[in-house]
Amino acid sequence: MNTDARQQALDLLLECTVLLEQDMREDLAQRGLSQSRTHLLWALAGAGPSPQRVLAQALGISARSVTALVDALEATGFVSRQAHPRDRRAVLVTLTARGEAVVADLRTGYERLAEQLFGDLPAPRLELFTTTLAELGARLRTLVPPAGGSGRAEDGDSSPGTPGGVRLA
Amino acid sequence: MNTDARQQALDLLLECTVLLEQDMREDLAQRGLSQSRTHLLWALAGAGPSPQRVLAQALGISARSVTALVDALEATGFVSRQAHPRDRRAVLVTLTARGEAVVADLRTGYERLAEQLFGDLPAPRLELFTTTLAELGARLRTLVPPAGGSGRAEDGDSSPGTPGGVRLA
DNA sequence: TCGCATTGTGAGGTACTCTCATCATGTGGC
DNA sequence: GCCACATGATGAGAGTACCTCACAATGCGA
Repeated sequence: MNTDARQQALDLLLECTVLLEQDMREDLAQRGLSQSRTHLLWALAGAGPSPQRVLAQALGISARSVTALVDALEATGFVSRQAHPRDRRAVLVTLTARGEAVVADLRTGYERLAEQLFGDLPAPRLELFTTTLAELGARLRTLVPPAGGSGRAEDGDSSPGTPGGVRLA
Repeated sequence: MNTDARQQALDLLLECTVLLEQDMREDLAQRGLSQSRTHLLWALAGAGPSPQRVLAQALGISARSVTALVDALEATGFVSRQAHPRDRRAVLVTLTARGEAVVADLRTGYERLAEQLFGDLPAPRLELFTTTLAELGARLRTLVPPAGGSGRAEDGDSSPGTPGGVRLA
């Protein structure tokens, strides 16, 4: 039956979702990072030094939560708080050398993962798969309409296909 | 370039992951449920009244966490604790009428989602998509090897394609 | 200059997860 | 039959990630 085929597709999609999430979580844990902190790091790498307010909007979380994340990342040496040159209320969160290094590491890890997952998939199949995923994304976006500021905010889309431009947790 | 195509595929997959997770989270929130609690409910619906230990293994979390989840679900009337007939140490967690009702609701919601997502996808494309997802799942499973008891445990696979047989959070 | 808006943070709360310790109970070996 | 060890659930304590509300310092427009 068709209905069963659709459910199976959704089942598999969810399963991949879970496995992907699990894989990334474990990978990050080895670097002493969580998903939320990594997401902040990633946004920072894309946008450059930013006030916390901007990060909050980029990550789709409250300003207060950003304060907590930055506290943690500062304590573990991944970012530092710097004075904003023009606005004395604001703080510029900046990647430290260690922060930059870990982001670079994550990027290569991400590339390797894409390679491992899709490496030996024939090009036409990969393309069709991508197309289907894009359609699914579009449909899902209509189901979750009030996206707020989650879009991509000021990720800057500097580097092509910003890996962490996405919220996992 | 091929590498870029693969990264794009992974990007899209992650995006779907996030949107899916978001959609489900909101849906559940309207019913007063979280993902973890729902997962427990779902496992319970599949396996029938179970001791907490079994649920812990099925959900891949600690026994202590199950205690907390059951506390919450009991307080909100979705499950009840019953004496185990043979083992006086154990407790049988059981779905209440309300619990059964919400699970049935979730099931239809899940079916509707599959319909919305894949409804007008031509059968061959759906099939290819499914195949690719299955391969991806297999590859991911090799990347996350020490799966422990997370596989599917005693989900019972009674009902075909158990929706929540999967961990989202 | 006065008042409103904005930035970050303190305080307090919820949820989910973990480990370690504890208590009651089950079970196998002698 | 009894004792040691295993097992089921939970108390205590901790970490992470969110939230809202309140507030002080600062920016800024009228």
